[in-house]
Amino acid sequence: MRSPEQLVERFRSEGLKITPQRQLLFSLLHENAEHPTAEALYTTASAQMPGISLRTVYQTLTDLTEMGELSQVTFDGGAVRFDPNLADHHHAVCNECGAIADVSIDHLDAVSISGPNHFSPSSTSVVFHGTCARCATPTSNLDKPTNNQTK
Amino acid sequence: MRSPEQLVERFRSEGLKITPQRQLLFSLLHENAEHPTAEALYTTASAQMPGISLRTVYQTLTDLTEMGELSQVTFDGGAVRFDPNLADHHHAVCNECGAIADVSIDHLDAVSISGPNHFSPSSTSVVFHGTCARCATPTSNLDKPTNNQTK
DNA sequence: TTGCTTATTCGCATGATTTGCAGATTAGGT
DNA sequence: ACCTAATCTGCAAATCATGCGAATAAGCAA
Repeated sequence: MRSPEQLVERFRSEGLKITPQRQLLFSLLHENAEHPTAEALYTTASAQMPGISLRTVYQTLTDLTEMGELSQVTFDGGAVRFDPNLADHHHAVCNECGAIADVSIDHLDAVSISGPNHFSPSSTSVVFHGTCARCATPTSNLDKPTNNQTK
Repeated sequence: MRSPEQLVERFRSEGLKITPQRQLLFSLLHENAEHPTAEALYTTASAQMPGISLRTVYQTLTDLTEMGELSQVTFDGGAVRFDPNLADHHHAVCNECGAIADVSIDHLDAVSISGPNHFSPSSTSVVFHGTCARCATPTSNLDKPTNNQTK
């Protein structure tokens, strides 16, 4: 996703209005690597702007997604999560705490569908499930992140 | 998933009862490569057994999943789909008709998370999105499968 | 076969997530 | 300051899934 400033420009140039709600969400999403759900963003946004509507959060997220500024991802059937990272990347999901990390992959080009079939993939997504560094560390379990898994 | 006969044995040996509903679902799921949703199975089951409850379909699917006879998969936030294929495999989703095919992958071992990070994956899932053979064929578009995408 | 015990089934209520709708509000230009 | 269209908000409703209690029936024993 672009910077809040760039988004403001883009919205203006497309005749869309710059509302406080949108600006807040722009800033909450910018460089956000937490893959938040709409609800999570709503909670955070509400702290800074009491009265903001969950409906508006959904609306803005949908708008940004349609503009290609965000992508939506879901893991294991939970709620949709929003990802402002537009670079080509994949995800690693921690079984312990539910954290989702962006990861780059080496040698993805080596992967091919085996056997005679006629499926021509236009995109490939890889999801790793395992234990994140934080949860794998036996020491200092005290400051482990809480479990954020939706399902 | 094992054969209906083997499942009957397993259920018996675990003190579970063999009901007509379960037997029907065993047969509908056996070697079913369509990745059906609970609703889809319910529709099919209802044709053969009017009066069967959607609740029972969900219950049985959950039971089989907990027994390790089925796995659940979701794509793009749609409804949960059930997969009786217990072999190590991945999926190819057609953007046109929504069909989901099981695929094997070559050289998956070559794939690695790039850069210094400390995530130890216990499993890796790959999903290809693209066009299936049927939808890619310009001829005989008449017998294309209908779009089964949930979302 | 009859009866008993308990697993199952079924229908409905409820929960979670997301979208549709319509009226109230406001951004941005005149 | 005013207008108009875009936006926001609250609530209803759709979809998918699960909890719960009453009714039913499978499997066993006599």
